[in-house]
Amino acid sequence: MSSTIIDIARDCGYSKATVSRAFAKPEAVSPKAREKIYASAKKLNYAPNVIARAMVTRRTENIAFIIHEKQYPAILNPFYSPILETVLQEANRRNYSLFIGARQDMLLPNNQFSIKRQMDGVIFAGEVDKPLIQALRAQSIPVVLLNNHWELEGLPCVEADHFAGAVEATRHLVRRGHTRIGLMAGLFSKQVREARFQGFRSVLNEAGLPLDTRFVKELEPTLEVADAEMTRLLGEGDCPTAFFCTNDTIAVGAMKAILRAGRRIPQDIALVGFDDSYLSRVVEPGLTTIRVDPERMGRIASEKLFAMIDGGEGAGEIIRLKPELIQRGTT
Amino acid sequence: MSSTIIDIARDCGYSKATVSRAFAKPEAVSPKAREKIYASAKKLNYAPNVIARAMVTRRTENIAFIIHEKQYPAILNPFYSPILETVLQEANRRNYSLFIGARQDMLLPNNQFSIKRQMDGVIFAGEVDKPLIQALRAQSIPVVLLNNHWELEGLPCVEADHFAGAVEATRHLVRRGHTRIGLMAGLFSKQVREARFQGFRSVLNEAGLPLDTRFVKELEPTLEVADAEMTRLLGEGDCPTAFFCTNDTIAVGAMKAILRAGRRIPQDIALVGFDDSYLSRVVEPGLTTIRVDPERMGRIASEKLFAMIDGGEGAGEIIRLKPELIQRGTT
DNA sequence: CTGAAAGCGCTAACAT
DNA sequence: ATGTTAGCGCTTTCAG
Repeated sequence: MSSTIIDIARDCGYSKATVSRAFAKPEAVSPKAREKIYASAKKLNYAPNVIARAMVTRRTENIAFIIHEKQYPAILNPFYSPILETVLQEANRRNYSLFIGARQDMLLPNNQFSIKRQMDGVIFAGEVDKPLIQALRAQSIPVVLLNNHWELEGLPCVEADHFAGAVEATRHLVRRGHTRIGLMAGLFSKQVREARFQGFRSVLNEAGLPLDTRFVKELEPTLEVADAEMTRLLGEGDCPTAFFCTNDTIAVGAMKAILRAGRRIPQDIALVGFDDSYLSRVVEPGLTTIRVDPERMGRIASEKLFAMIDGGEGAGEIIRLKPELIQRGTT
Repeated sequence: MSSTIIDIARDCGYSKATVSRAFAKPEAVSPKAREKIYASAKKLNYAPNVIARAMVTRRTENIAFIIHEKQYPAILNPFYSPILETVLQEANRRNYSLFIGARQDMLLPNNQFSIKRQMDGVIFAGEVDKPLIQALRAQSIPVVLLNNHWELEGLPCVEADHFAGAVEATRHLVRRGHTRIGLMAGLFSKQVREARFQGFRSVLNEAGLPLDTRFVKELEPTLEVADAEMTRLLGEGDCPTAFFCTNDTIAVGAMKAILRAGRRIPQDIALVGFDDSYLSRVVEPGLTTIRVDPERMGRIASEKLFAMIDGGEGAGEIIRLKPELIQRGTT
């Protein structure tokens, strides 16, 4: 069995309170005492029990990053994974552990769902169950929303400006001289879908270009579906010379279909994606896309969360990050 | 503040012991009592405090997945992410939470590193610090190694058969008639590197083919480095007609260079990768590669871990999964 | 089947 | 600066 404060106290002759302090607030203990205590600790291979500590401090030094099940796969998700990576680093930097999951709740034997209260704070990515978030806030557990927003008092939200991103992308294609531009729109949440569509449409309007509904497709944002859809489009003839794809996965699926059909990118068909995920660097030619700095999103979300954990009220703003066009080889 | 068993006990007239049982072992309580207790719980919005429970049961229902810092990025890593995804699902299925991290330890004020004992078990992916793993086992925390092995009593290890995979890959190229085959080898751990190299070499030997050291390159396994390296190779002339790349990232980086140089894949140069990561499906043509079922790896590792957590001794075998060739368009 | 009581290992007033 | 003491919320003997 591993040793406890009591063993150390007995071994070094100080009280368990002093031993506790030597680990929790070292500066509150005399150098001499510290030295002796650390020596005993080393000798007896002691380390504080974080559970017991959490029991009294009501702090676990754990935070959670929750991705809605609909957005599975969670970790493989090209959009969320760099954000998650940043959050992990931010947490570790503060000596916090990061919990990741889709189910922040637990099923009680009475068949009620209830949240597991072992988190000092949680970041929700994408869609969220309203009841869950409310339950957390009712227990005064800090919450931050990522890539989603809700007008709730003191709830910080960090998201991309989807409208502005779509405008950038479409304008870029117009500037390159395209007059027939198609849209391949992923079936994301209503908010995201509408914002990106409106951005696309408003640019066509301002440029006096037609919106040909034959070339506006809504689809599951997977490689395979996008590939199949583009294959169909290419078969139909009269195909646009450019497409705005509302994420990189769709764009890359479309690229595969175009290249396999023997058409050239960007000479025959130009493409713009969205997210600047790793996919855009993997393909040849590299994908022109819209970047919303994921490190920045992750960092801001973490900072907001830790600010709330450290006692501050949540400055419940909705932060909307401006996207930026990254030009590569597909336009 | 949220309510505790005491509030429930007071509200429903039973003792706190009975309330506790109603949630921890429902079958040990009469149906009548259960009903009343659950009713009070619902009314008072009670949920068990997992920290307090962990304090006495000495079980947190948390497991950790630790990736060595050298293998960062952790989550973005194309090889580990599907494994991690599986582990997450396996954990959730058992009502366990998953922590992920690179630092499973904490820095004590006495400048000693010590593990945070809040995990019921941990899976280490890739390289591991020997002291850390020993410390965990000394505290009788179950450990499983993934994609790595050590001959330690009762330590389960799950890894790919790297030698067999390299043999498969190289034989495939030989069978396709290639006689000048290059190697682009990632700088992985010594174990992995050697096993894959030996597999490659043994096939060349058995086929009576030369090993041209000019075309055996060791490199950081990133897109950019592989791209640059292949660009150099193509410039030198006398380039092999096929390459075995020891992971998909390298292969895809090489593909980019080859396509940009205007050479055709596979007609001019054929490629085989390793891992069957999502990258192999993203590129056009699809990458022929060696698959080691990541879901299976994750599942086996989880099962081993939970078996140990549930009291069994670790059947400390080294499980070596047989790889399989997935043929796509690059050969 | 239920209740009383003793902790789990630690921190946080409050004294000294 | 250090010690004393009273819990944190829960589970778990041990009785009844």
